[in-house]
Amino acid sequence: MSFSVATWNINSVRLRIDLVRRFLAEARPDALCLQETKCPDALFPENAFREAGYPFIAIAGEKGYNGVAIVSRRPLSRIDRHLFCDRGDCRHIAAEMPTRTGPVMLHNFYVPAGGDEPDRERNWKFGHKLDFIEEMRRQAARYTEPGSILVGDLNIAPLETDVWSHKQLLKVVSHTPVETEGLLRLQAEGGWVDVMRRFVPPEEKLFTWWSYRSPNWEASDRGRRLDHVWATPDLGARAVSVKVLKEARSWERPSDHVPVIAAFSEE
DNA sequence: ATGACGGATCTAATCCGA
Repeated sequence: MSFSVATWNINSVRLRIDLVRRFLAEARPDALCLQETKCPDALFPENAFREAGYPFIAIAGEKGYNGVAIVSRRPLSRIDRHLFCDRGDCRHIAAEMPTRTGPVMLHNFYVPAGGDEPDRERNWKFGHKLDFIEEMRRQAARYTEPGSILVGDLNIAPLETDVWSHKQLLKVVSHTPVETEGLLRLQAEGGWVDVMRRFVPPEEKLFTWWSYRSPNWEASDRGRRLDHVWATPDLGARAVSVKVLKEARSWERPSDHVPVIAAFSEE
C-alpha cells in the first residue's frame, strides 16, 4: 500500500481543466497540488474535481495571477495559509491528509519567478524572490515537523543537472548562484530529502519545465527542474517512486510545466 | 540566444511568466 502526491504548475486551472481531468483519471494521485491557478476562489472549478473523485479541496486563489490549490481523494484538515514578504499574494497553502502510517502535512508553494534581471537593486522582483526563500528558511520550523511533504514550483533549478546548460544559465534567473545556494541552504537546514533525486541520480539531467518559446522544445530539450518534491526524513525513507510526466508537455494546449508524482509506502 | 509563446485582463495592448 502506498499513497501518492502530485505537483503541477497548471498555468490557469480553468483554461486547462480538461487536462487536469485527464491527468487525474490516468495518474490517480491521492492529492494534487496546483500552482498558478489564476483563479479567484469563487470561480474555482470545484465540480470538475468532485466529479473526478477529488471532493476535498483547499484553495487560495486570486484574479489573474499566482494561486495555489490542493485537491484530494482523502479528507483534508488543518488547512492553513502562510503569507510571505508581507504580501497578500497566494503562494502557499497547507493541509493535512490521513495515511495508514499517520497524518501527512502537505505544503504547496509557488515561489516568485523573480523577473528578468538577477539584481535586487535594479529589479525588485528578484529581491522579492530572494526574500521569499529567506523567509521560508527562517520559518523552517513551521514546515519541517516529521510527516511533512513540501512540493511546488520553487522556480529555482538548484543542481547543475537541473538545467540544460549550467554554464549558459549561471546568469539567468532560476539558476544564479545566489538562488541555488539559498535554496540548497534552505533544503539542508530543514533536513529535507530531495525526493526526486533519490530516484534520478544528480549526474543525470532532470527537467520539469520547457519554455513555450521553443517551438522544438522536445528536440532542443532546453529544460529546467523548477518543480520539486521534498520530504522530511521519516517520509523520505518511505518514498517508493517518482515520475515526471514529460508526455504532458505534448498534450494539446499544455502548461509549460509537467506534473511530478511521488509515491510513499504506507505499510 | 534566451525568447521565437502563451495567459489574463477594464478586448487591446500590456503585464507577466522563467
